[in-house]
Amino acid sequence: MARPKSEDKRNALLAAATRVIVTQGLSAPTATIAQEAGVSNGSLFTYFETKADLLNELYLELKADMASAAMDGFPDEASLREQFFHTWSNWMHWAMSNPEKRRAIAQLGVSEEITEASKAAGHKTMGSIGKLVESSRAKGAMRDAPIGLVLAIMNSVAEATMDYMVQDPENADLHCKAGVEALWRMLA
Amino acid sequence: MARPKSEDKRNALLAAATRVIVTQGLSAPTATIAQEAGVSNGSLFTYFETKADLLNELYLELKADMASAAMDGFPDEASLREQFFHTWSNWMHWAMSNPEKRRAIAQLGVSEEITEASKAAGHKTMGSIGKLVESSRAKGAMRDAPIGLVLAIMNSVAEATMDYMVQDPENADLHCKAGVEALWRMLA
Amino acid sequence: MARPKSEDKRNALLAAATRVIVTQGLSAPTATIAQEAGVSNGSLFTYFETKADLLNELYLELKADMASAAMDGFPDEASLREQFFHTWSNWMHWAMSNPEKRRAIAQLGVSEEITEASKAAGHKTMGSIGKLVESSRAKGAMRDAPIGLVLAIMNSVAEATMDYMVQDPENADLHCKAGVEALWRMLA
Amino acid sequence: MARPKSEDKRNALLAAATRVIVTQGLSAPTATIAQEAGVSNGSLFTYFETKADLLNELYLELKADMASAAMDGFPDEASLREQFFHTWSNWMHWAMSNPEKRRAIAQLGVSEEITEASKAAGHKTMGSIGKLVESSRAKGAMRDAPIGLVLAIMNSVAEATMDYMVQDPENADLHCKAGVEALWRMLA
DNA sequence: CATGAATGAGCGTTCATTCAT
DNA sequence: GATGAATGAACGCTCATTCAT
Repeated sequence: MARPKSEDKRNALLAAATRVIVTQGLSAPTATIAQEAGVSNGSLFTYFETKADLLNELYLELKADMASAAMDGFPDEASLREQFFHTWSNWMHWAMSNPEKRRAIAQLGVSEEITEASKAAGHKTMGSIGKLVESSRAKGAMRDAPIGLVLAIMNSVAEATMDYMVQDPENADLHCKAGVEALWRMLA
Repeated sequence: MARPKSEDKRNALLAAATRVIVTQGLSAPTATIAQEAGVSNGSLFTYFETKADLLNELYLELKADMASAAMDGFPDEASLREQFFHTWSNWMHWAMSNPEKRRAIAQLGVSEEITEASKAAGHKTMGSIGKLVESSRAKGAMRDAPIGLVLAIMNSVAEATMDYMVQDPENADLHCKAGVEALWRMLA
Repeated sequence: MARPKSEDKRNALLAAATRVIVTQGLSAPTATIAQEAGVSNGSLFTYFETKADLLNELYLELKADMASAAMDGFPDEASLREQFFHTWSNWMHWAMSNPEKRRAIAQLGVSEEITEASKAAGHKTMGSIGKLVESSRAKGAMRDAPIGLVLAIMNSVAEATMDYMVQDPENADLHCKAGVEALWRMLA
Repeated sequence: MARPKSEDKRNALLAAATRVIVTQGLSAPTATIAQEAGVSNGSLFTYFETKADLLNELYLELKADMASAAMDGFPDEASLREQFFHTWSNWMHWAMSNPEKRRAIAQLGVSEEITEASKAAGHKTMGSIGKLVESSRAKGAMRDAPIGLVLAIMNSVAEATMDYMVQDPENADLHCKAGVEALWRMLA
């Protein structure tokens, strides 16, 4: 049954794309990505039909990675506040440990190549966090604001915090805490 | 800064670029921008040395436009809160009235073409708002957070709010208010 | 000529090539032909060393098919005119019944991929028809023209007639007759 | 008003395409055609939007060239037979003198790239010849055959004759005469 | 022998930039 | 200065052929 498609190669391509996008932007040649993955340029297209497909799948993969990191070790029994802080901390920690993935997500998130469908799917992966926010604000000041706005704000505060943590890693923990606290003040 | 003959043409090119970027993205051909401006493609390069220059200058122009709109009619004598809310309202209003400019800024803001120098200069145009934030948080919860983080958060909350206002214009005023209030709660 | 195992597969590939060439032209990918034949793309190359080989062999096969159809039920005892008309009728009938084969031959006949050797061999398969023509013109107006020219004209009149029969199948019989008669007038 | 598009360059491209097609076939790279024309590959596309356009325009140009050559010095006052033979002779002579153009037409005529519209337009350029045929057969044996069939036969006899003249140029005149006479016998 | 993934040369087209007019 | 043709590097993608399974 011939050589089966190699999951390894697929992953290598995705990882290579992440790296290359960070250094060269989304306009990086597919040939460069393939080379970085140690694969012929033609092979890239046996794993992803088009460059846009590669980008969309990468986006999803990264989002999923981020979301699963955020939910890691979720303390089911803890207080809402603790759950919230725990998740946030995971999230920020993932961003610090995976600067390339984060930068790649940032680029992909604003790219015209990423379809609405992908964006919607990407949001879904953050679903558990959404629920957490939902509960957190239930009795707070933003209880009547549209949930979409609340989530968008949360997301943007997270982004800002990450940026700041990356820029000034010495005090990353402080910034991380400042971020959540600001958010918590806003919500709860 | 040697200004080539026709300021009009320069402006036409900048305006055309804004429109074209919104519909076609940053990869839009310079020829398309020139055409949209009613100018020959060759002429574009007498006004801007390279495409990247055009983009950078547009970014600055738009940032300045936004900042000046935000500070319009600033109530020097009012309370800090009123000043803050006034400025915010101006800002959001500008975004609603100039959706193309805003989208163009958003795209430019994440582009690899925009130099760090331009980004820095862009932040400077927001200086007056920065001072306002500085004062607002002086006695608040974020009094000890680095000002950069505070500004980044402000900015990102603004972005999220704008997005939401544009998405749901019926309730734009509500969202606008929800946005500032959330911010104010974080800061003050 | 080492025949690979499955004559069936070889035939399936040839038939598939015929169909695919008609719809997609000679530049159709070998992968498409293989797929149409229900065979893996790799296998195509165990039956035909190169794409050009496949094309050349197909050309020969189709020519042979056509020639044998033309000579079907040849009336050995009839008059020359009757033999000629009979063969012509067979030929035209084959073309009507096998439009894909005919179109494929037409494409192959002008392709640069078909070698001179193949073309020569193809002409040979039409040998019996050649003899018929030879006899028919023996005492006619074209008795002194080079046989090659005569055959070429016959062939081209046949092509034209077929085209016309296919285009206007209602009156196919009329056109068929008009074709031979013109030819007979020319030759005999 | 900048450099105007150069008719010379356009012609050079068309001529180059003719030459290149003859030696390399229709799949010849546009880059080769451009190079042969002494022009950058990019420039080819300022004269012809796509390769298919180039091919279609070339087809038309060649057809027109051929038709005008055929009608050259048309003897208005002569007998129908003389007119017919004169035109035929012109036609054959053009083919002999322009072997590349003829081969290129032959290739283009069977290419899938040439649109039906182009083919129709190509037939129109042969209009005057059509009328001549129409008159010639008016009282002849093919008076009741569809004109389309008659023209197709004429065309195919012409092709066959040309091929033969080119193959055996020593006796070109003989073959030329044999061709018309055969045709005349069919028609008149 | 069958399969289909791997390979990489090759192609049509685009586009920022230059330069003749 | 304005124009738009000229340039040629660059890119995404295809496909005949090879080869590991």
